[in-house]
Amino acid sequence: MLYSTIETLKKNQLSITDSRKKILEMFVRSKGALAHADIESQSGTEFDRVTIYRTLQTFVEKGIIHTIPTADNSVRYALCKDACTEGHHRDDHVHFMCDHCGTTYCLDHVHVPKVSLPEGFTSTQMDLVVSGKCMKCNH
Amino acid sequence: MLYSTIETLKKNQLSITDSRKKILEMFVRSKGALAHADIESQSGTEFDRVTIYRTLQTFVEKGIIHTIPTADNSVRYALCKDACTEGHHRDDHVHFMCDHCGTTYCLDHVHVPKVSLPEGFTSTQMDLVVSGKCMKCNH
DNA sequence: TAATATAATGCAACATTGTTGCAAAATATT
DNA sequence: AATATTTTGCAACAATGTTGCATTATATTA
Ligand SMILES: [Mn+2]
Ligand SMILES: [Mn+2]
Ligand SMILES: [Zn+2]
Ligand SMILES: [Zn+2]
Repeated sequence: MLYSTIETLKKNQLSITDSRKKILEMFVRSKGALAHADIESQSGTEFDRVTIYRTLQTFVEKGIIHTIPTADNSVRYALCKDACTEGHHRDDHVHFMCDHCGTTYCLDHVHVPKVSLPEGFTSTQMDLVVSGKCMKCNH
Repeated sequence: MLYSTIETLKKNQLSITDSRKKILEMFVRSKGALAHADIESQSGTEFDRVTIYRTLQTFVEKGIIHTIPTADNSVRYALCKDACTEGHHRDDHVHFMCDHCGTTYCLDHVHVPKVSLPEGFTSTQMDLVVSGKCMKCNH
């Protein structure tokens, strides 16, 4: 089922504001993940830097978007497509960063495989980030 | 085979300086990974912040240490135990971050499993970071 | 719908992290 | 020991992120 941005905001008990509507729409339209800087440049001077930070934080807390751990330690965000809820993310899919065009993809259908940890270690979360050349850049 | 810090520096054609000796020694002694801030606090006012940044950069370039992509997007470093050389890292092991004590471990003997990517995607690097409770914190 | 209560925004100020240029100091080479 | 080369410390700057607070926008209630 697909929700409009307004429906998504309502469903998460967030008040409907211009910044939230527009930023959420950017994620819906975008193929890849977005960094704070992407949102800032796409929205021009429409919103304050701080508003963007706070909007992203709120969306993460509500389980609307998730952060992506990248090899270069920059912060990127993408829509949650799994059953994420407030304070509980379930994004157990693989992420892909293209070395060539820089796009970061959620590979929603590729799951992180189990690995056997050494005696005594127990896991609650696994993040797998694959780098290489994407679909488009492999022409 | 085990090299002394001085031998390691020589082997990599680096001049022997106080900061390089001491910082490399910190890595050799440390069980887990180190962040810039750890090195700064452990060394007090002995070295300038900039020197620490430059030393870490040099070590990464030479294949002496590698960066660890973490879920919280903070930068950590650990000794390379694989056959890393100048400009070419081969650290294909799993990393573990303890949610409880914060220690980051290189699980040198746990390799990153292959995953099948969607048509058109080709990979050059895979980073798997597992979070949970470590050996010590599971008491 | 209008009045009131609540929440989000913009701004300024600050903190943290990382980078660069350059003179002084340390190390390596002759 | 003298010279060449490299590294260091300092200052200045850039990028990224956080906080407090008055103003503005949204939601609630009458
Ligand atoms: Mn994702
Ligand atoms: Mn490692
Ligand atoms: Zn690409
Ligand atoms: Zn632990």
